[in-house]
Amino acid sequence: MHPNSLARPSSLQEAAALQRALAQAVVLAGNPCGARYIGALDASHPTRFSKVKGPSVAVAVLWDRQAGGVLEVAAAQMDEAELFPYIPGYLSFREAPLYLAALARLSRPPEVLLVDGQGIAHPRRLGIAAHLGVYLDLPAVGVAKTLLFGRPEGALPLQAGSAVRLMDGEAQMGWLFRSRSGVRPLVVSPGHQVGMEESLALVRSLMGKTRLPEPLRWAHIHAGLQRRQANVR
DNA sequence: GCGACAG
DNA sequence: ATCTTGTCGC
Repeated sequence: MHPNSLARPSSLQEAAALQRALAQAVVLAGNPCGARYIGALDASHPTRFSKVKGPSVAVAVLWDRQAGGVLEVAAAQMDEAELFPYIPGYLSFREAPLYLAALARLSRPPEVLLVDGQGIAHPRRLGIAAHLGVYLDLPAVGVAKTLLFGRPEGALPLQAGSAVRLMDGEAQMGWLFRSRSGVRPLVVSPGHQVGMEESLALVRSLMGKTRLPEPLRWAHIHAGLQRRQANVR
């Protein structure tokens, strides 16, 4: 689990083996709730139905929790040909290279990362937030819009703010979190250097008036805008 | 074999 | 992931 754990894998078997190895390095403790500079990562891809063809774009938003707003937006782009295909369970090999390029363009490194995808709530315990966290040695939390892996422990109440544990047998993988009433739940899971409870506390502390936590909401908005607008230098 | 399947 | 305005409900 060293240098290029993000190099394009030559097979899914190789990728899975790497995921299992890196998962051993994940640290499931730490409290990033006091962090001021929060990084949020999201990507936008064209499809054969997209009006705008061209490269995929990833955005890194630097969020200032002191000021409660976006400090910086950095972007990076790559053509489909250089990207690993999207295969459920292997998202990090596709999107993490884009995220690294975007992060490198921020004027300062975030203290904690919020990533659009799973943390450890993953078949091999290494979703994209965990992979990036271990690779960068940075605290990270995964916030996914749909479930990939794990079984919710009971029904999730309809009330905004409620959460139920996401389990794999006896082990907790994360949370199903009702961020607002009347919306589909988010899947929150620790990525690296963050405790189970703390991962949920962090996301709760960053909620605004919509389904997604504010930093990720802005990352999502800007990723779409940047991709449609054209070249990201 | 069948179903499930982050973005 | 993408397309797409107004509109219905918590």
